[in-house]
Amino acid sequence: MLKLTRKVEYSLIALRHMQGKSINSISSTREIANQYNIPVEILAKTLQHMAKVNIIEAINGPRGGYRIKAKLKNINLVDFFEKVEGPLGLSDCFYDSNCMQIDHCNIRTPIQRINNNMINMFRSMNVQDITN
Amino acid sequence: MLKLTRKVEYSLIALRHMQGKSINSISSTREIANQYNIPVEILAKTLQHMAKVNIIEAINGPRGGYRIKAKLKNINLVDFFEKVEGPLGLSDCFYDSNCMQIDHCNIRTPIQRINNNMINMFRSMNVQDITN
DNA sequence: ATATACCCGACTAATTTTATCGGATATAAA
DNA sequence: TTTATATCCGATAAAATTAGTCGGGTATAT
Repeated sequence: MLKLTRKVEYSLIALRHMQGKSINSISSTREIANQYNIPVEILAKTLQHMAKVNIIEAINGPRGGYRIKAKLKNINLVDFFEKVEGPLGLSDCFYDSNCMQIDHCNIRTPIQRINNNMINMFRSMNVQDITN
Repeated sequence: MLKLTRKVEYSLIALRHMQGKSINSISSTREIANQYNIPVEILAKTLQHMAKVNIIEAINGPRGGYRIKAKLKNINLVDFFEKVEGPLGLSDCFYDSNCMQIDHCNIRTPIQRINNNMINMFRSMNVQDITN
């Protein structure tokens, strides 16, 4: 419960790896996967996805790979989590409504308060806070 | 990602239900399950578990059921989540250590900072904040 | 005695998360 | 222009977690 997914973890590991290198240097999937013991194929997908949402950019061909594209300081953790994993919320009912309980639920509002606190907390941190 | 489990939700629903009634009145599993559209068997387990960890107490026999036992105001959300679901953390490595990455991981410390923020936030709220 | 309600371990099903596979496209370098 | 390297991407499979079911037990008010 309340865990990050590996996809998010792998994304952060990769970003931190790239951030540690000089600004325009390129990191390949294989290089990162080997260094951090991550299954290559799944890291590949993760990086492709980050490229698609413009956090990093892909360079094709031999000696290709990825480099950071976005200003990590401008991406707060809510944005980041949502870009990488989709909608964020303690319960589905905050972004999708077919819940059997919805009519009788007595805790939706109270949980929404906790949810807001959590969202605010994540919004107050940005990706660079983690990758630096 | 970052979701509450139904077990936690059902627990909160039940507590809020009981809190809405006069102090010594008893609520049966069936009564709560019916009212909030929760599968009886699973709510039963949930309530048994809450009884075992002394949040509520069970009264056996006909006209039996459960009533609140603990001071909900004294149970913060970290304690509550851990009593109901077990150890809490954004990643397993904060309470259990066999992670393939552990030697190479470059984000453990940064994630621990986020984790601490999250824990502190949940610790600052108590169960009564939700059930009232 | 009996009916009601909790107790609890074992099991199954569903969902979500994680990982793999196969084949495509882009491009630097020989 | 061929070749090797690297990204791209949909489909699928495996594993883990979460959710739900079943069967047989115990306690107790009436």
